[in-house]
Amino acid sequence: MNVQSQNKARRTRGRPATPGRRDHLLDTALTLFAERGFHGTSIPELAAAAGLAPASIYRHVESKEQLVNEVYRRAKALLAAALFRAVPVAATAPLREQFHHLWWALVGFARTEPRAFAFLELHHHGDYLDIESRAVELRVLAPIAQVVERGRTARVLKSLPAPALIVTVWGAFVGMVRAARAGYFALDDDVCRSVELTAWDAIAASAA
Amino acid sequence: MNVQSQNKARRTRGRPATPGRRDHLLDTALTLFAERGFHGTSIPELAAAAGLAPASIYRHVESKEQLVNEVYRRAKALLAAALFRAVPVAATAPLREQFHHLWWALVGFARTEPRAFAFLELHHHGDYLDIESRAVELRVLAPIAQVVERGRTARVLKSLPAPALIVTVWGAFVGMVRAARAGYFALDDDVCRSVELTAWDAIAASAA
Amino acid sequence: MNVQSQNKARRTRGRPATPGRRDHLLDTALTLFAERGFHGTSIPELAAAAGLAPASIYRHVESKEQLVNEVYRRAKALLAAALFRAVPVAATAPLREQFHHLWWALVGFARTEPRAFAFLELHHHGDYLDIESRAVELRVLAPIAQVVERGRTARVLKSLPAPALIVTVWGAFVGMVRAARAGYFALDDDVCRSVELTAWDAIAASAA
Amino acid sequence: MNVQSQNKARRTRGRPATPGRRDHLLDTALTLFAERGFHGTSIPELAAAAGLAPASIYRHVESKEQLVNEVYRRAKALLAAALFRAVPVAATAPLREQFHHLWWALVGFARTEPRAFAFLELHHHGDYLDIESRAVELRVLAPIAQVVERGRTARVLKSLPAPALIVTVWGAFVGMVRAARAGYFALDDDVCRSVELTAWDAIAASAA
DNA sequence: AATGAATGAGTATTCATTCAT
DNA sequence: AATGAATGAATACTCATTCAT
Repeated sequence: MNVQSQNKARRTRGRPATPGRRDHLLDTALTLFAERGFHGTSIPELAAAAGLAPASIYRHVESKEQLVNEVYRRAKALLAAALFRAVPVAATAPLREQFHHLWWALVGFARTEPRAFAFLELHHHGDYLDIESRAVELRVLAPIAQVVERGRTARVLKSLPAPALIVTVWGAFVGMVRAARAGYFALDDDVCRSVELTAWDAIAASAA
Repeated sequence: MNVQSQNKARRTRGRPATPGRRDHLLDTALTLFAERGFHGTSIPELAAAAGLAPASIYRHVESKEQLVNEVYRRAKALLAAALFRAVPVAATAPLREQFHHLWWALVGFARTEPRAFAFLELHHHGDYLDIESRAVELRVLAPIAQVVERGRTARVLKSLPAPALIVTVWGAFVGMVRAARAGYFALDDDVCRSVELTAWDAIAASAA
Repeated sequence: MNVQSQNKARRTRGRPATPGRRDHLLDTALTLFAERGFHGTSIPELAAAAGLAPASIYRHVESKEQLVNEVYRRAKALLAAALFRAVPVAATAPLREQFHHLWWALVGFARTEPRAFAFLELHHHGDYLDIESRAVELRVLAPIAQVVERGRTARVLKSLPAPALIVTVWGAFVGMVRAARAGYFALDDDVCRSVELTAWDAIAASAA
Repeated sequence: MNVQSQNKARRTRGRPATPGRRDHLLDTALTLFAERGFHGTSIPELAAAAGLAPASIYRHVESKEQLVNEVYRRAKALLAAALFRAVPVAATAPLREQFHHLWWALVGFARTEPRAFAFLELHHHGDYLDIESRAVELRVLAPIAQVVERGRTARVLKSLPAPALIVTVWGAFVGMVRAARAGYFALDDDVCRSVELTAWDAIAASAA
């Protein structure tokens, strides 16, 4: 009676389907979460934006919560990668140079992954983030912390508590990117250079 | 002291309002919105937290949207007040001193109104903010902008574009408060003083 | 006859729809709307009566308003069909005979679709009807109007304004059905025949 | 402690307040109920239309249900009055003349109390009507029934079951008023006269 | 008599998710 | 892998009503 069971033979065999479909979903989620926040983004909206049916999302992730956390980890990994990539500028290089590399690594990240940056900034809190996600938090600023620590020891930087220094640099950077995103100015080389200067002077040991 | 009872002509019609109810609601809303965001806060939750029935909320505001906007405006007003209060340190005072006052005015605000500060930071975007709310945005940083502008003219500050300077100072401050809120350190005088130093050095004209 | 089952390429994706679900919903809605009116029927009630979850209703219609309009259009179509089916009694047949057919077509409709009839009668008004629904309104009485018009030209009917004649016939019919529904009598052949007589004499040219 | 209890002395003494306030409320309710139905009319809407606070409505009626019933009874009474007023045209007068008076009594009612007429038509059902209200139903058509009965006995009217005759007359009348209200024509003397003719011929014994 | 304050119960609708193919 | 169908639980908001003056 049930006609539909006739085409049983044409069951699609385990094809990877559109590969990167999952990546696409995570990417779309990044965009929406960055723009509207976690609670402001619904699964139907997300599905529509990703070109999927709402139900299909659950083929790729187990829940909305798991989804943000995944997106979060990816974004954080991207940021970490950008930072770590800048580190190898040998611990031997002058500290100012190391700072320079770090700074522009961040700039590169903010430029190539603006959504990831916006997302991280917006979601560093959020009770939907699981323990693992929160853990990543601290590890990321490690490279900056290292440089700063080294600088303090070398008396190249102010002898203030390290957190005070880190917070200033990171704050200045975030402030710059935010302002750019808000439209106050473009995130061009000139601006980045200017703020790099202020940020360095902020932490550099005062000229004797 | 209670004005209401002194007012002889008080045409008390209907059940008298529980005094301070509306303020309490807005205050509770501030807390929840700051903690969980607009979309993460439901009316029933809010009502429960404020100690009234969900329906009663609508005696005080017309909609959830109107509510955030009201909360937003209040928070912004508080911040503006804190900043403007610091301004009168005569334009005649040394710039460093003006900066100092401004800085501690901000510190005072972040300390006495931590929720308002967190709220503003989290909600400066948000499509639920109406035009009026968004307009306030710019006006608030005006005092900072003024001091910076004056400093640049007087060659006391770096001759970089003003936005670069403002962004650094504001960013450093926000970064500091955020880090404190995240538990990295307490927002005590020492920390604030340290970051004040870095922030000033960030924008001060380099020692010749 | 069922096209769907013949269609070999039926790309059955997703869970198959419970067949006739939508029709059942519209039918249940017809009943409730006819009994209690639009505003007197709530979605939860309707859902319960139709045997589905309130949320499921929105898989079939977009809103309660769209639902009434759909129900309205269906009922109107049923009535129109009943009337048009009666028309083909050749324009050549004696007018009395045409009237007879029309009358019993209406009787048939009122008997087989009592809820549709009640609903239509009840919802002559209603701010929830959209433009399209209102448009159907007029078209329906067209067959009656035609017969009446022809009769006037042929001097078989009274030379009164057509609306006066139509209103009498239609009013008598509605009055009869209403009274039957109210329990004053059963809508049996005798009653229908009696009122058919009165209705015809009402509009027939007075015996010279 | 409670300051407000000091002005106990100025308790407004049993003043009839705005007299006719209750009438005004019932009248407003008639309008709204006639236009939008019982469930389509909310107490706040009604209060606003009547120039009262929602709470004040409960000074005059005990509940929304009691309110409709009161409105219903009033409307019914108005109709009954109109009809009974027409009866005294002595049972001695020719039946055609009695019919004529009855007809124009109805016309007068429909013209002077169009809202009451519309209301009655819309609400003769409705589960919010209590037993007493429903009871009125039958009594109202009594005058018509009497005339018809007398006419049948006198062989002036058709020898069909009385209900068939009554239903036709009443139906024609209602149909006419409805059509007028719907805008198909004005309820002027010509129209009323025309339909009076059809209605009479409908029930009059066929010319031998 | 009148009304602002307050609310429990309800309204239409959406959401995150599961089911069945 | 993908998705239409289906839903329990929620969401913002309204309503009829009572309270306290």
